[in-house]
Amino acid sequence: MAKPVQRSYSRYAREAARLLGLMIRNARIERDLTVADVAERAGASRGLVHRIEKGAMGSSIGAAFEVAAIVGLRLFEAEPATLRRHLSMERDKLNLLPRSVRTGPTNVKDDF
Amino acid sequence: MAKPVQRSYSRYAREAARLLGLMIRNARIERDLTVADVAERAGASRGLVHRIEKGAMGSSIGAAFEVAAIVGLRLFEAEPATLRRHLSMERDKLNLLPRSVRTGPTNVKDDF
DNA sequence: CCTTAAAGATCTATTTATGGAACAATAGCG
DNA sequence: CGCTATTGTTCCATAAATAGATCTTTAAGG
Repeated sequence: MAKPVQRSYSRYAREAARLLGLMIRNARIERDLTVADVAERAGASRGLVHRIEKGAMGSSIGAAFEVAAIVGLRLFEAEPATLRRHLSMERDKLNLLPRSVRTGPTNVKDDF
Repeated sequence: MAKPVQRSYSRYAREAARLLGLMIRNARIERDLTVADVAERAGASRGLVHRIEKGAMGSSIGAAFEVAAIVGLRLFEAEPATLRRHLSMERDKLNLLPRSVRTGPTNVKDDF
């Protein structure tokens, strides 16, 4: 049922993948790790690590991010603060509406 | 031949994927796009876009980055300068060796 | 309340990525 | 130059992701 996927990627997406691969590779070499080392620690094959470093679009987010973590690469400045900020953006949307909660009476007085 | 993969992911890798999903979702909502909109423009299914926003480790780099591009999210501060810098790190390793080999001017190929 | 749209979830057929092995190519070193 | 380790490539069997359809659940307005 699945139709042949054969995606077409934007230039930007391809460059982002390529850059991620380069950053991983550079970080790996700086730490003096071999592809085989990283593959083993990531529970992945040499081939997969190699493809990730080449910026292959098909490799999985999980594998790529795990490899990045192993070579010590920090993505997205993903500090707790950043994560919190993005999570709170979702909450804010809800908090804008006083939500006269589920079963509660309809005492919505949001006139201001 | 392929053995059951069942990866275990580090906390960091999971958070990075989750954060990427959150950033995509927030960017999409800010642009007033529906999941279906994004899916169509990415040549992907609704389900896939949904999983990417949830931070699923299995989705492909290509799909995730394409979706990110569509919602206007800029990853890795992937400015030309950054890409050039990382590419040059590779070149540096070569530049340590004797030059004079390659005929012609050393035109840095950074057309992207 | 009713209607509609969007999000979210679940299932199956099919496509795709992955592991593993083998091998070639390249780099590093004596 | 040989020798060795690492990288890079190819093939295939299989595990996994994806599309597409359907359905449920929220969310937003009238």
